[in-house]
Amino acid sequence: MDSDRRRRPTLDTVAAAVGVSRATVSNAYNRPDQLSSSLRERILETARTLGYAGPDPVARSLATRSSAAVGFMLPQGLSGAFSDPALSIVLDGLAQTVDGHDHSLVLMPGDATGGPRPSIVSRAQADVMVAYSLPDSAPALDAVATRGLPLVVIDQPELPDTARVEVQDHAGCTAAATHLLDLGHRRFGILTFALRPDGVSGPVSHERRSDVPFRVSRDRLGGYLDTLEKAGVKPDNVPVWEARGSDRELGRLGARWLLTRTPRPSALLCTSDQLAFGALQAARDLTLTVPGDLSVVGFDDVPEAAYSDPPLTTVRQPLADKGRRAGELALKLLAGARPPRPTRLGVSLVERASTAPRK
Amino acid sequence: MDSDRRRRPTLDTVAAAVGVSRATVSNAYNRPDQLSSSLRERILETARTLGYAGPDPVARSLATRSSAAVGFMLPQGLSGAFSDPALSIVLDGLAQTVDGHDHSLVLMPGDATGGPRPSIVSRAQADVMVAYSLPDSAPALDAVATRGLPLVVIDQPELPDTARVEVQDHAGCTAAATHLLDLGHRRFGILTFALRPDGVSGPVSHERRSDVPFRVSRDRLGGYLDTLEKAGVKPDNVPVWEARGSDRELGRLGARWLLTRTPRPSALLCTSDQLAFGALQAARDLTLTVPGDLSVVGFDDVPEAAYSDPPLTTVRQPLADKGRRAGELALKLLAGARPPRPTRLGVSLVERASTAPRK
DNA sequence: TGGTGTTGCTGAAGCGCTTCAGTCATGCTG
DNA sequence: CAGCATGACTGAAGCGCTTCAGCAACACCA
Repeated sequence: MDSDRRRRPTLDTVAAAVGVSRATVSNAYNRPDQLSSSLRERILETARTLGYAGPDPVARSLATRSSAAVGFMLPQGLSGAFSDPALSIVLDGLAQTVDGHDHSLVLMPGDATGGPRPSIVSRAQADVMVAYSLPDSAPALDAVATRGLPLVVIDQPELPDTARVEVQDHAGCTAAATHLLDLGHRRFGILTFALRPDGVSGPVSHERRSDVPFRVSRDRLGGYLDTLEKAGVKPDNVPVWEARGSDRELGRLGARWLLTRTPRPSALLCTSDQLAFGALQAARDLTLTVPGDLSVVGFDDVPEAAYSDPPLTTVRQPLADKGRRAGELALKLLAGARPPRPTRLGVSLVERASTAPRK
Repeated sequence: MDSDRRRRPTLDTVAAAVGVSRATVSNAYNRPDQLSSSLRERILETARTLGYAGPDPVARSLATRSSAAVGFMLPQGLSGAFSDPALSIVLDGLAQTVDGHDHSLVLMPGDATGGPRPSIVSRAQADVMVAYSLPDSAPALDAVATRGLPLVVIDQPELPDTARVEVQDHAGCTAAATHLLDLGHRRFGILTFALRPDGVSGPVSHERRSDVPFRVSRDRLGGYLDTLEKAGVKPDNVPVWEARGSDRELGRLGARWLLTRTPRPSALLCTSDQLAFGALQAARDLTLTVPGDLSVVGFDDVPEAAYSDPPLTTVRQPLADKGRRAGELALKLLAGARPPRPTRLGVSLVERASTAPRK
């Protein structure tokens, strides 16, 4: 029996206690200019003594037809997702923007399908959704569409009637690969995070390289491979390892495999800094010196890249900005704006000490 | 003009179209046994063609007086919080539990006060809150109380009428310190994460060591210091560095300071694995070998601890369990249960290669 | 003096849904 | 055939709030 949890006070309770109408109490909270400040004080005071904590958020949402919340859809579970600081930074940027406008953030972690379950999406109390790097045509995206909610996608292909922010992944990878080619490297290995949401780690077969549903993986892998091919390095001669997540330890595993191929690559191209850190580790394990025996490049430029051993050459993308922009877009859509043209954020190669001319 | 965003269909729209009552349509979604399956099919089909995505979550919440969401309150912003994988793991455990029961997760990041703003809390659409390591008497906690929401706290002191899960921090630290004492160490340094939510990093003065509002920091620091003192090592002779967050780089910074004291500590006690990883890095920077010149212990036993260089001796706590338990408790409270007695999770010292006898 | 604002408050209509007490056939039992 | 379950559906109340037209009172101005 929860007899102790007796009915909480409502607007009416307070109104009755003060002897005014319910509308006036509502105004005391939402439109202070609509009543005398003395009355307002009295109302607030009475509310306090009654233990009334302010208008019920759900009822308010129903009446205003707005829940003041943005939903954030992830391609995977939380622990996997957050092993990459890049996501934390993006999400933090988003949270700050959203939080600053008194909106809250509803997290929708994904499962093996590469996104949250549709049932979760259709029951989520949010009035705008942000999709972060979901695979093309994830079921969650349909669920958003049938609910008719505004949507902003990050790192995903254009969708009808949707705002979008993304980064020049392909160009970034081209720059990184070119940098290594310029240094004289000819033997490469590629370390990428998931190409598909199936949780598989391992060497990437030829057919698995095509029809990659994660846009970011597709573009980064493509960016590396295309650039190498143009320079005369056959893609078939470039071993590619797919890690099912973007974390250090998975990176180390993959790099170990890549570095034990014959002939051994003199340069490793990674699709994230975390993977690159793992690669540095793997090199140490194998007593290879970086950049003496091996050059390594990452992607993201997370803060730690400047402090790793050695400091990492990597492609910088404006992570916090990405989150902030997404947040702003979400708020804009909420305000009724039409999706503007995609926000494209620039990238730049940051040369540090993990790359050097081929010996 | 959002003339294109014309009124979405509601239960009534569908009911009218099918020619049944609204209650029946509602039943089609919520109580399939209350109507013939043929009619149900017809209703669902009509709904589909009308573009009706199912009962509106907000309205449903109002009617059922339950929003099927759990709020998660953090002591800091997201980027800071997630730089420690420990949080990701806890949150993942919680998310899985909660998600499995079709509840969603509302994230409430904290600010400089060491918790989310009260206004955020009182407007959050959640019907149970989980507080993660907020400082004692954070304003957010009062906000939860005045809303009368059930609360489960993780790593925080007991609060009236509140469920609680926590870990034997003090005991864990005692074990770690004892281990080092047994190895013959007498010169220690301590590396702790925030003692207060004020964002300060630096050496910890004597007075700052008392009245620490973060329970975990208080217990871990206390556990280390008490144990050392009992063994005859004066707390005043133990330099303590406070990092404002639990991340590697901040750990490196602090460890560098600790390792340049005279006399140099032969052992470093850290309050988290992330800080310990930073310490390993700092040792490398100073060309000290671990565990030859320096022993290091961490706390948490995150997966990476087994793979660091050298593998880290640390206090294991069951992180995923912690999240899962918190989730279960939240769901139980939601179901009307009274807060059970606190769930106390055990810890154990995991000896790896970062500690060795004093030279 | 009459017109024109202001200020401060209220009544009532929703927001879109769930739920519960019925109602009405229909089939079954003895 | 009376009596009684059973199954399928409905009407209406209510969840707690916002909002807007409207009203009374009063002040101000020419």
